[in-house]
Amino acid sequence: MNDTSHSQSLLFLTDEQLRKGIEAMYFAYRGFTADPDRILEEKGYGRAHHRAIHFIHRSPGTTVNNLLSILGVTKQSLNRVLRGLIEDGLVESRIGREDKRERHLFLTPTGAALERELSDAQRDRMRGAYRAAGPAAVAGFRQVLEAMMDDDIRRQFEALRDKSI
Amino acid sequence: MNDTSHSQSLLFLTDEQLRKGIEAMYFAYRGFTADPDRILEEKGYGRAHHRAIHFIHRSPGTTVNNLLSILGVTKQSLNRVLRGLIEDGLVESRIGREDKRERHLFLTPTGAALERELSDAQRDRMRGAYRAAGPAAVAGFRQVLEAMMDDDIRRQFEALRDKSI
DNA sequence: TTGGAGTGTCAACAAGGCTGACATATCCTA
DNA sequence: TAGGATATGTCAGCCTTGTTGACACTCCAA
Repeated sequence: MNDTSHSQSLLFLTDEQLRKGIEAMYFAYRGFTADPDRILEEKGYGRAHHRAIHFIHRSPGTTVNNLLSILGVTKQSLNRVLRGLIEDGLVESRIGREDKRERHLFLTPTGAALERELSDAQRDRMRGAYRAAGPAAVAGFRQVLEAMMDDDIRRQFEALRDKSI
Repeated sequence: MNDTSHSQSLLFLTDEQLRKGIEAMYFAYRGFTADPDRILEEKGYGRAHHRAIHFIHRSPGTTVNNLLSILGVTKQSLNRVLRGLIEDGLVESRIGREDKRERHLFLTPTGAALERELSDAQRDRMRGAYRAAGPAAVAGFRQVLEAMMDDDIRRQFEALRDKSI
């Protein structure tokens, strides 16, 4: 074992290293949301709207309850956001054909356009970071992020991921 | 070039890969804040208090203005939080000796105890993720996070980082 | 057919962002 | 030394986005 791998294996868990990771996570998340936030502000929306739009785009026809369990907020909180998006013609809510209690959610063309604008901005940032760091770093990045999630969230994440492959 | 490195170098920037990274970042951040959030809620504080406590611990004697530029919020917003922490005896504000306009902020023993409780919880989560992913993954994780920050934030982060080494 | 479970809506409240205006104390320079 | 600049604190009011409580509609099984 050479000096580098020795210190790596021993020092990457020091409190100091962990604290740096914590701060990096905090500052990086601010960068991560900065570009969409600017676009959203122009249009009078917030991050909650972004999240709803993202996951409706991700799973068209999803029900309100599905969305709730993914987003981890109360239905009242989500409902307020959805109401705005529906009133503004970005989201369409269709009563379920099989179960009329359910509402299935879809993006309208206008909603899809905003989704594209937001995800383009966020992807540009992510692409720049990925390009700067390289494929090996990205693999590590993804590993650590997955390990950081709550167990039940990770299951949801993996389910979402698998569905899309 | 074998199959693995070929697909890595070509595919790690697809929209699909980037979208997965975006979702991973979102879900991981929720995990990242979950443990401190639980502790804070018991005591009637929020994330804003956590951030203030963290950076006062990080740089004892820091001024209000320093804190403002690190946290990127308005002084009114920070002041509301600081007032609460000072009233509750977690933070002490001392008038500057050189420049009496400045207030230097310190954690009291009570404040330091809460800081420790919060950072222990957050470090445990981070340590678990680091251990699960391994040193090489952690290096990549840090690289991508740094590349994701806004430029001016990255400068601040590097300044903070260097000061502590 | 009725009662409980599931789904969605409305109302009201709190935390924590924001802006704007202004007071105070202090520092520094012309 | 007078006056502008700087650092901080505070009041008022707004917005987003969380929360809980109450309630209506729909479905299904006893």
